[in-house]
Amino acid sequence: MPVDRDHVLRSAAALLTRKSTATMDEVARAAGISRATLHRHFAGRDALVRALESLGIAECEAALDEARVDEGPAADAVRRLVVSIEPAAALLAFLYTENQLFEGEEQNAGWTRIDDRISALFRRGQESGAFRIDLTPAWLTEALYGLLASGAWAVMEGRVARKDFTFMITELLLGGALRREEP
Amino acid sequence: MPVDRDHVLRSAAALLTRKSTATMDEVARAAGISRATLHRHFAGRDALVRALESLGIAECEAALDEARVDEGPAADAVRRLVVSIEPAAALLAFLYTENQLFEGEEQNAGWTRIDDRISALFRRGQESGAFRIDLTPAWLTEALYGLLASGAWAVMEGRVARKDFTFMITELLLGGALRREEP
DNA sequence: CCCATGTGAGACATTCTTGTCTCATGCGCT
DNA sequence: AGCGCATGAGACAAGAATGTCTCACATGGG
Repeated sequence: MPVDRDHVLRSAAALLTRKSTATMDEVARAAGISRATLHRHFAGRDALVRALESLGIAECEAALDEARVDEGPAADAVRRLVVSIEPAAALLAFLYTENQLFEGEEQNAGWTRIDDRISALFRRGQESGAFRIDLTPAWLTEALYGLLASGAWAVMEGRVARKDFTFMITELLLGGALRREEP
Repeated sequence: MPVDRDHVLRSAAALLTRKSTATMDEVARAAGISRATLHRHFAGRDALVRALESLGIAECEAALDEARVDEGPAADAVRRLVVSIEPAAALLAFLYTENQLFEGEEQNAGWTRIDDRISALFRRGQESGAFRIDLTPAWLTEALYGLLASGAWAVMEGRVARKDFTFMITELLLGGALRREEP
């Protein structure tokens, strides 16, 4: 029976997120196929990572669409975005660190598009008066990536319950650790 | 002339933070020594990473000591901690992701000590009423690591100015993105 | 039923990295 | 000057991962 390309990619993502140095053979076994077949579908390890990158970009853009980040209060849009992006968080965590490897090469234009959309969301929140203006949109975007990765790892290692993932990230990102004054 | 072990470790940290798959040969060249000499001081790649881990733990504990995290308001202690830990942030970022590789093996006890001290700091802040209690100390600790790593990478790639590193991290971690109500 | 397609298993050469070794050189010290 | 010691350069073998290839087998469609 023909191989389910999507299933292979998701298996690879799950494995590589835990062990980023996994062998092509390990990736193949994790997907339940042989190394030869894996090679028939992805020319090499590099092509596999590129395919995972494309998958991650697609899921991010789908999450941005689904969360309708241009509508309503910016803070609510951020909450919706984190909810939508949660299923892809582990893959994102892998790609976030893997991207450090593509030193010389220019990064995939998809990331630029996503960065722009998320930055625009934070900028919109600043302009509406909801977000503070002394933290740059670029930094808020980076911080969101970092918190998503931290959250994904914390869940994987059992330090945070999966059901709390969204709450922990959105609350920290939006509200911070300090207690609010009672109004 | 004898090799400066500390200089080798710091060169290796700087290189491996950017390119975690760097060869022993690349590490040696980055430190300005030959591969043979690198091998005389560190039995192998594993030993090198372990030495970097020890260095990172030592710097973290030194930062915790220097910041006197047990004294004064917890929020100020967090600010002092970030300031003290900034020079080690890049090394921490590398180790934070590299730790994902030590799957089976138990992690170095030093990290447990550090986690405990930082968690205690957040717990102290909660008990004093300064920090909110709906975010667990464990998650706040993870989030601090994640933000330190994000910040280090953002600085390395020029998305955030180095002089803003401390401010961005402490302000986001403590205050969050939402604008405060004017008192 | 027969054929075509896609897969699994394994062999194979190649490349890269590692770990070890030897030898010559340079530097400091006596 | 002579000596000892650490280093640099390079050779070498062992191992791992990769990429390619062949062959046998199964499944599904004509």
